[in-house]
Amino acid sequence: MYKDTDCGAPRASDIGKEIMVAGWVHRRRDHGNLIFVDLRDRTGLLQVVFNPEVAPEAHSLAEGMRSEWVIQATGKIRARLPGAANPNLDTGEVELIVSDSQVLNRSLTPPFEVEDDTDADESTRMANRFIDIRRPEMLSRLQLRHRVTHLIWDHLTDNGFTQVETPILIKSTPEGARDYVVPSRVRPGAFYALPQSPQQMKQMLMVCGVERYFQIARCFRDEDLRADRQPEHTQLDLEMSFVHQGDVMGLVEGLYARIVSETRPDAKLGTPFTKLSYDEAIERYGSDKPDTRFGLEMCTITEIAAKSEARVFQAVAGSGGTIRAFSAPGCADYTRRQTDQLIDVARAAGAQGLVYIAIDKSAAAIDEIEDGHIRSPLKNYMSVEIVKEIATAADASPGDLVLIVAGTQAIANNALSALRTEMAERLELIDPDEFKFAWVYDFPLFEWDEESQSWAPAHHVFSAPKQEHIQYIESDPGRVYADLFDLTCNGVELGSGSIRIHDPEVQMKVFNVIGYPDHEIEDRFGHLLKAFRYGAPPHGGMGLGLDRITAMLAGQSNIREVIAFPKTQSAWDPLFDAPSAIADDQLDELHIAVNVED
RNA sequence: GGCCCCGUGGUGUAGUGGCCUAACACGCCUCCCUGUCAAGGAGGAGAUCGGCAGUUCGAAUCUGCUCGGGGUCGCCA
Repeated sequence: MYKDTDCGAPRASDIGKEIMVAGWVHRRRDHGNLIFVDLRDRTGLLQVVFNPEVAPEAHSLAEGMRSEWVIQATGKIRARLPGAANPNLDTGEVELIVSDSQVLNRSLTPPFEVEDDTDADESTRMANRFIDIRRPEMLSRLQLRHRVTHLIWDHLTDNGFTQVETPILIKSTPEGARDYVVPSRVRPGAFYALPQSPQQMKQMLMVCGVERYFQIARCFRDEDLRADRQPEHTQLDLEMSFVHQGDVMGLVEGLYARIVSETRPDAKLGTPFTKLSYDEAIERYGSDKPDTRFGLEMCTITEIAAKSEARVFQAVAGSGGTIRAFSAPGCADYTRRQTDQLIDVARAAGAQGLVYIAIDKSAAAIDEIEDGHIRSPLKNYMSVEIVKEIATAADASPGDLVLIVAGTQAIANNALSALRTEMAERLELIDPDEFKFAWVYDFPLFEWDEESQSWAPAHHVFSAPKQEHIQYIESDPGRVYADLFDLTCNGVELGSGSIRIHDPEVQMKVFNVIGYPDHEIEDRFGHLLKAFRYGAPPHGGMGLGLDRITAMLAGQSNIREVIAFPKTQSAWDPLFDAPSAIADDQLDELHIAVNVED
């Protein structure tokens, strides 16, 4: 070993000990004779002192040392001079007086400094990740990620799970996201696909009798990137046999509560987790992943608003749309500029516009609102009575600003949901140290796809309809709900699960509703359907994004911050320069002709 | 594919038509300095302003195209 002690370890109790440390030169302070080096390894910083009177050779070596050189130093731990302790360092009461030192490696001047508050641009950080990750903040995020996966292994092992690896080279079943594809050398013209998730394989494992499976699985999707989306992401994939919806939820809840409480003991964790049916989540929050750290709950006022003279409301109500609202407390004094900003938020979320009603705080009560208390662009088209009814429905008080969006269900909910988040931020209703988990369960099995004018699976084709709804599958698919559930936290979807269909006949009915032709069913799912005919146990499970929960635990909104080597928004790896062209003979061997215009 | 923001020494920024022979901070180099810890002092090097084309007597600055980064909508069963 090049060291017998970590840099972050020495304390006052170690004074007098002879130790050997090794690490990176974090900073060097040269006083001409005395030279101080802050030596850094993964555990922290130690002040290392080179004194020419104590060790002249080591001192002259230290004169040449520069940032990020790798050095080794031997010497004695001693107390710092009185008044010279550094309370900002864990090792600040002591220092190493060097008797012997070696340069293990030199370093170019780093492109940016290794410090937590880096001001380097993210692309610079990514292209120099070997420097970036030396920053304690980044290193601790990787360590956090490790702790999370370790807890997953422990917890699931304790609960009878078996970790099984599934193949990365699988069959392409085009649907949903675009596949990443790998050519076959041995079978000219044929391609593997990388898994978008191990979905079919884990269900197969249930038929195999594994009963409780998990995997920290890499999943690949060739779709456009976002702050919370990479082309490859890591998912905690798990599946259980002989369970109902609540069993899976209970197990995952235990795991996630443990992860949060052990990695973020400072955080406020609400247990048991909130449970909302899908319908309730939409009604109260306009979203299937509501941030439940704050209220600002919504209400539907279609019928009340339709009674007004306002043509927008009448038109929307008359065409089967919905009119919804919520009340922003204390915002009645919003200026034109502020309400315009809210209108922009609504428009960005797809709404035509936004109607607001400001109820002046001088009103004694909602019942006693008078004309002079009301400020609204549609004031001339709404009677005081209607305003009272709307305000009552929205649970508004004098001084509040009622925000109203009319449109289709989807548009009204999207816009109001965006406004709800906006208002929570403006009103500072969000506690950043709170982890407010919420289960959303009983999703609809299908959703109507306007574009293709057909029913599509709301999540995926294997989710089981609720037993009592199976009768409607063919006659009224929109009425069928499923044992399908999402885990959300602070308005972010962390994972999604369901009880799966284990009856081949029900599965075929679902395929029929979606409109898959027989040959396609056979091609894509034949292997799984075949297995199901040999005694598939009832089963269900979840897939949970590891990047997102880790980012959340690290207090980051961008998952790149918890990924060692992430890709840019154009799916480029600036560190290793992937993807890149390959040699012609490599292409030949793979029977591939590249067709690129330049 | 749409929309928005950004691109100037190694790093982060300032400069929005001539005062730019491009400024500042950090970093880097040389010298001085025995207690600093974002050490200090003195001096110095380092950028044709992402690229191309155009407008102009004159472009970091205006216009067009393009490349790259970020955010977001579409997309992500």
